[in-house]
Amino acid sequence: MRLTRAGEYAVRCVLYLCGQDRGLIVPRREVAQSMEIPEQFLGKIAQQLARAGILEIVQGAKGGLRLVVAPDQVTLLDVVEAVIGEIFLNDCLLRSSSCSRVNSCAVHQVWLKARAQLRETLASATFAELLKDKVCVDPEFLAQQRLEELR
Amino acid sequence: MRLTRAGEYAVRCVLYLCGQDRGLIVPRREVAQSMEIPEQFLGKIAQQLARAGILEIVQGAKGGLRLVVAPDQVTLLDVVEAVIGEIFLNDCLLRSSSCSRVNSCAVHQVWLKARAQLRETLASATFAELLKDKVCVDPEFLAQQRLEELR
DNA sequence: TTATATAGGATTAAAAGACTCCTTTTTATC
DNA sequence: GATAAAAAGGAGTCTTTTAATCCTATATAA
Repeated sequence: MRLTRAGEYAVRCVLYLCGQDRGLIVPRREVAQSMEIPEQFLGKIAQQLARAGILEIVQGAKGGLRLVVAPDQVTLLDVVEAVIGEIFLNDCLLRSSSCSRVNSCAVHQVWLKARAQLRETLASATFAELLKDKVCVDPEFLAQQRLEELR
Repeated sequence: MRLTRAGEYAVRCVLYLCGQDRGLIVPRREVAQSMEIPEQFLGKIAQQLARAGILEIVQGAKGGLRLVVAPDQVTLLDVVEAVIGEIFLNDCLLRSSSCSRVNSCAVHQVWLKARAQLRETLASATFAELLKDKVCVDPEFLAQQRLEELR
């Protein structure tokens, strides 16, 4: 498992939506610009998050993205797996055909354990918790960061 | 982090060497054939394992691979990181430049924890322990497996 | 000296990742 | 109903990584 750009962007997107008023439709462009996500790419990512039931996409004028789950009900695992698929650390566990060894092999047990631990850690991090640390989404802070980058 | 083929092969290679008599030089071809690793590719992988001080490569006739560490002193983490580099779950932690957010961000904390846990789990799995489960390296078992594949 | 082995640089093919483009469709508002 | 704003979604592109392989050079036991 490796957090791709898409996964990282998905986390940023949900983080931003969680920081807005509940049920508010936020234009895709706003999310993209605030969180430094390529806008078109966000379109694709949002679709995956929508399919996973995390947010809703509103089409047409005044459209945008709207969170449909409560911040304390979405976890990092939900968001990450929505875009990169179920987490596996190696092919062996995903496709047993890639390895002729039986699944009871001791090495597999270690990977199995590592994978379970990783997923558990991500599952225990809800966005409500993450948001307590304002630094990730605070508009002023983000604006400041962008200014600094221009120098 | 994602266990690549090279990483998987490295584990198989060390597993095999650990199953042989201590200090024995094993021809590369033998390791490759027994553990189903493309031989040339194993050459490259062995070089990385040698650089990491896990095994030694003996050149010339009667050359081959020789384990230089005791099976209870090598861990899955050692072998895996020898070929795929230090484990990181995301770019953010590896190159802070890929993310303008400060490292104290709550999301980073979660990834940091997940990464530490993963490395710890892999570090606690020594090859001596893994070898107790003979099924991974037992020559008869492996031969049996290969026969079954031909059908 | 010869046969057996690995070294190591170059190269390649396939897959994954990271996006962008562009035409169509949807929808609020005038 | 027309218009403009906004997302849908399929296709396409460029880059990087992965997974090897080839081939010439070098090392070494017998």
